[in-house]
Amino acid sequence: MARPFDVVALESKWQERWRDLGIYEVNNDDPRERFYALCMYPYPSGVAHQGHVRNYTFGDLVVRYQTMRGKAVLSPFGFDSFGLPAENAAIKAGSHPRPFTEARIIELRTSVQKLGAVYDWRREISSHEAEYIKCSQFLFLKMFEAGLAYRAQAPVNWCPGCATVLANEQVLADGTCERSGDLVERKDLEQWFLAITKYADELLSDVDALQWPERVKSMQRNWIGRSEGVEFSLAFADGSGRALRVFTTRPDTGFGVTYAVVAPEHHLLEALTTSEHEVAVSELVQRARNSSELERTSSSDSGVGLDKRGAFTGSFVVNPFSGDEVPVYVADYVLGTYGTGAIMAVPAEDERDFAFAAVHGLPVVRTVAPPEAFDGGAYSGDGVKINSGFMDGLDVASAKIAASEFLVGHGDGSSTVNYRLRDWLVSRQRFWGCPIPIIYCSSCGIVPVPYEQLPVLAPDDVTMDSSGQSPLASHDGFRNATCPTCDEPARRETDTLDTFFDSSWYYLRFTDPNNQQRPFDPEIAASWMPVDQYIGGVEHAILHLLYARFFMKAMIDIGVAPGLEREPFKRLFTQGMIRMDGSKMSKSKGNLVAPEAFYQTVGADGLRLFHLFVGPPTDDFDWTDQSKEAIDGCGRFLDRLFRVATLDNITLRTDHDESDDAIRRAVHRTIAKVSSDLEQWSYNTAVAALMELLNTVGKWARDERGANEETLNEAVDALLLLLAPMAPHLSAELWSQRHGESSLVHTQHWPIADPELLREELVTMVVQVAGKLKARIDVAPSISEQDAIAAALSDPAVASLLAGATPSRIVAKVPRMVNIVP
RNA sequence: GGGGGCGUAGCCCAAUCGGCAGAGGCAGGGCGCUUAAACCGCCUCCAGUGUGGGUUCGAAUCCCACCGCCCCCA
Repeated sequence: MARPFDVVALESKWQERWRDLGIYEVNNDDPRERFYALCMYPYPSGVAHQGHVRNYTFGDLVVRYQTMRGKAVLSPFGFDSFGLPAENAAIKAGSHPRPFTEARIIELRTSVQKLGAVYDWRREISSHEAEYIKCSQFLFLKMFEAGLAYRAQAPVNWCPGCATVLANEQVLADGTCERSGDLVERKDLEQWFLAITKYADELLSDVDALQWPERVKSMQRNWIGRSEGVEFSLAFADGSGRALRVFTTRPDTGFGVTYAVVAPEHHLLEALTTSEHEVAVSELVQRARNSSELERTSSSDSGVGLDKRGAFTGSFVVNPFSGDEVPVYVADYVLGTYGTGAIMAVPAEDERDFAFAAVHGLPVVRTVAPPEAFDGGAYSGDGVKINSGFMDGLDVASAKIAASEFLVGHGDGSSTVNYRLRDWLVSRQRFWGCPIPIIYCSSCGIVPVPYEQLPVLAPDDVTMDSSGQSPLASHDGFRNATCPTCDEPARRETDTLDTFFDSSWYYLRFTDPNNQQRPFDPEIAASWMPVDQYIGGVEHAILHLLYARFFMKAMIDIGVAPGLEREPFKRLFTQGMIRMDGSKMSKSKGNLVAPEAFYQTVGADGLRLFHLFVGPPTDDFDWTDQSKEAIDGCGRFLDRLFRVATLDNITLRTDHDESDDAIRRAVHRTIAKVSSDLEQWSYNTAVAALMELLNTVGKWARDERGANEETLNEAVDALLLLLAPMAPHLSAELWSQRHGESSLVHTQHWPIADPELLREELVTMVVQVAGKLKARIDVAPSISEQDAIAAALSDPAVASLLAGATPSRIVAKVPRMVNIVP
């Protein structure tokens, strides 16, 4: 499209000026009120795509707007630069991941700058840099000292063909390795964990007070998955004195327990299995070992029938309620990692148990009377207890209490809270990550690397081959170490940390990015934290946000961050996804629409305006054939602004008339509207209001009477100020053309609407008869209820409808509406 | 299966508290400008709250059920 100005030259000129002037650099001793605006730091995937554009458009708007509101705005940028894609690319190219990563960083940084987004680039960090690694390792060691980082056995995905551990993403849906095609096994290996479950309660209860989207809060609660119940023992029926510990949230259904189930990983499975059932049980254990958790807990049978997913062990346990002996089964749908790894099964009140019982011919004993119309199956709702001895006649809630009390005396019961949340497994058998700073000594055991020896850096002389194994594990120079305690030869940990570890604390490093002594100075961090506005994709609603919240609390408790608030992100905004043909726009789907081409036509300003305008920022939107036309429309709006501001086809006059007052009122209404819209993330309506104002001003200015110069100047200046956070380049250019080359629109104060001009002289009052619109009357905003009703009744249309009858009721909401009910 | 969100014009979307269904954009149509087209300017767009109930003086908005799409957990 032909533009009335050279968009490429204009935008690059201003990008250079913002960088050279450093107007968005902010120092830690800045006296202004502080505001910390942060977009989730990105994985450096190369040139920006529309998702980045959308994200940084919103973020940049906040930064520029808050700056114009007079705040010292911390606006940093960095890169989450460790991770699998770079490692895989390096393996493919036979190179080191670092040059690959750094090339992608340059591409993404350049893209972000071309968008016109502004940051304090002096604070840039990347998690693969030695300084950052040192800090991450410092924090890991502090957590280790505090007992928050520990080592334990854990099941991992193990590919026998590649002789390595695989990430979940590398295991295909059919359970085979994406590289070798071998069937992936579950294998127990020693791994590092962070004790996030110690914070489960606090992570859950603190969710309530967060100014976050409700759906994200609900996802966090869901993920933590707190459930209250009872843990108790089912004694072995063989009189051996041994017992099976089980957890249940429904102790009231105890009389309905007709069998018990243990997980295939359960430590008592061998003891429970009698010789004639050994073959069937071991077959089941083998299959469970090769199934994912998702397959195991799925209620739909994915090719494998329920009859194959469970087997009788040959043993019985005693139901403490009824005294009956009930059979013990092993089944894959019970997970070894949840609760005690064993359950009491109540087919009458649990769907999965019901389905299992039906297949295996196990009895069903109802303990809650289902509603009359109930059509069979499991009933998990409330009702009157039946077949339940001392609980008969109670409702479910009271029966739960009675059953819990009973179990304390019978079966070693105790009230327990269970969480779905597991401790965070942070070990990765990967090269391109932060090395875990630990040494294993045959005599001293697990020894932390001394602080003065940090950072532990991966060597550069490695060959990335296609074995899938991390080159750290076979690099003698790295692996062989000296024990810091006894000076004997020892072995270095060759696993690296999950990249979520890096992203759990980076927001603190931004406050004090050049600190050589420690990750950050707590006083400096406290002066900026918590983040006032955090912005990112909803895909991080669970893991990243939960880990970062955990880190903040843990860092305070281990003394690294004294004096900081325990929640890192005060307000969170999550942007919607961009979809195309029904699926998420992504590199892997190959449906990206590159932003670059638009910079030549509508410019970054036009593209930014489109993303602001296309719909509510939290909603997903579909990129369709019409999107390009809509983007052109945003470009046309900017062209119209340019023409009006440069007096194209406009004649000026000096005399005032009533049209000037109308324009001024429109200008100030728009100032008020846009200001409140920006506070509420209603960017689409803010842009619409600006378009409306420009239409109004343009029509007025091109009227044959001409435009009053003062009024026009006020209108154009207001438009430029309001548009400065949204379309920063053109606003800056037109402002400097009007006010002198050295005058910057982005350092002006945000305009304030004049209340005098917001006041309406007349408002339209709606008159309804029986709720149906019958008349509109212009009235003064201050009209009294009596006057309003009198005016309504005397309206000819209303009067003729009433035909002299007395209304039975009149509802008035002055000055907006009067409703007359005949 | 459970939880959350959404459904308004041909399309994207507006509608502070429950009170005039229409702000803005796209597409379409017409006129002006032009030798002509593009650009630009002006005008126009017949119409519609997914379905069925309920609450209310009054429902796009609140409640219930159903249909359809999306997300999270299983």
